[in-house]
Amino acid sequence: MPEGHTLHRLAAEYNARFRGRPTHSCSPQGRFAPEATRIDGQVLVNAEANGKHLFAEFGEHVVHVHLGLLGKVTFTPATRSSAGGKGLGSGGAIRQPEPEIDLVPAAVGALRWRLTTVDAAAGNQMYPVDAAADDQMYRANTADLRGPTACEILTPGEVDIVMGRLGPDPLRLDADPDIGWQRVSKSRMPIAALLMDQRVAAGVGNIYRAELLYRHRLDPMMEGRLLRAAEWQAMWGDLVTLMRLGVLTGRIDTVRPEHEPEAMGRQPRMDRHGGEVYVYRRSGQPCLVCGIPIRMAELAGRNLFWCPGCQRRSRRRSPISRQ
DNA sequence: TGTCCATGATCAA
DNA sequence: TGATCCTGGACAT
Repeated sequence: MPEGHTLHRLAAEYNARFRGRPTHSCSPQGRFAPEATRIDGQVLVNAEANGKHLFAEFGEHVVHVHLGLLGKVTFTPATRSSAGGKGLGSGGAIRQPEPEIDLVPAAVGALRWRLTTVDAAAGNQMYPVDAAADDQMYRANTADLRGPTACEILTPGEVDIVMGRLGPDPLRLDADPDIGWQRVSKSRMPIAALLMDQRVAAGVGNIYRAELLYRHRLDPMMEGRLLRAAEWQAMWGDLVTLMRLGVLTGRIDTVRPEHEPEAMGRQPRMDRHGGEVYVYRRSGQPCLVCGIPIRMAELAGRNLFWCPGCQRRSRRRSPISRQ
């Protein structure tokens, strides 16, 4: 799942559920245990994303998370009344609840970092409840992180180093696309390889890369230096639009309105990642537009998908791939 | 039950 | 460029 839009959604989720509140940190798996202890009980000041990186600030300590290919965060909200048994938890006859125990799901699997907060909601301004109710309300939030490439505590200086390695992020207002262009316009590498370089456009991954090239009818193997400035500007604007949509919906949809199932009278094509796309993971299937089979090839260790019919815009192909 | 694969990135050679 | 790390779902046996 993790391209940039996923991380920006995660930052928003962490903020919505934890920001400004004391939290409990632990590492049931153990691999983050010493660090989790250091931030246990601290207030989440803010969470933000840059590219595929998430930074969660707890005072002096910043938790840096990179999901890699496999990482995942699961959020579990729970609400329970000590007398009513709402939401998760056993409820019923329990008059003096142990919210930490049954509002939080069991720690299953390789759980690197668990962040929780459990509040008695009565008197908590963030969760006003009916003052007439004589039973106590408890609200819990749990965020479970599994399988990240990185989960570590950084100092503010170390955060700057990580941030400094990243190019402009289309999802950030402070992004300067010209920084990416400087790198692209000087490179002989195929544009498809450049788009995966986080110094060119932070947050772009294999799906956005393939789909962006398709939408701009670009031969993936064209050298970056042969791209025109106006083309880069158009691609950047498109990335901003597509990735913002991804943040809103939580999936990657790249098919233009005129090629959507209703417009073309075709069946929706929902695969594992849930979005409607032109080429990603569609090798061998006919292109939605020209009907030519989508192709797949390995480029720098990753699968690249493209339509040889539609993606002909090329001034010259990179010698790396001329076959 | 075992094998393969994946929206990523780093390191050594 | 290849090896490696991380986890879980799909698929084969």
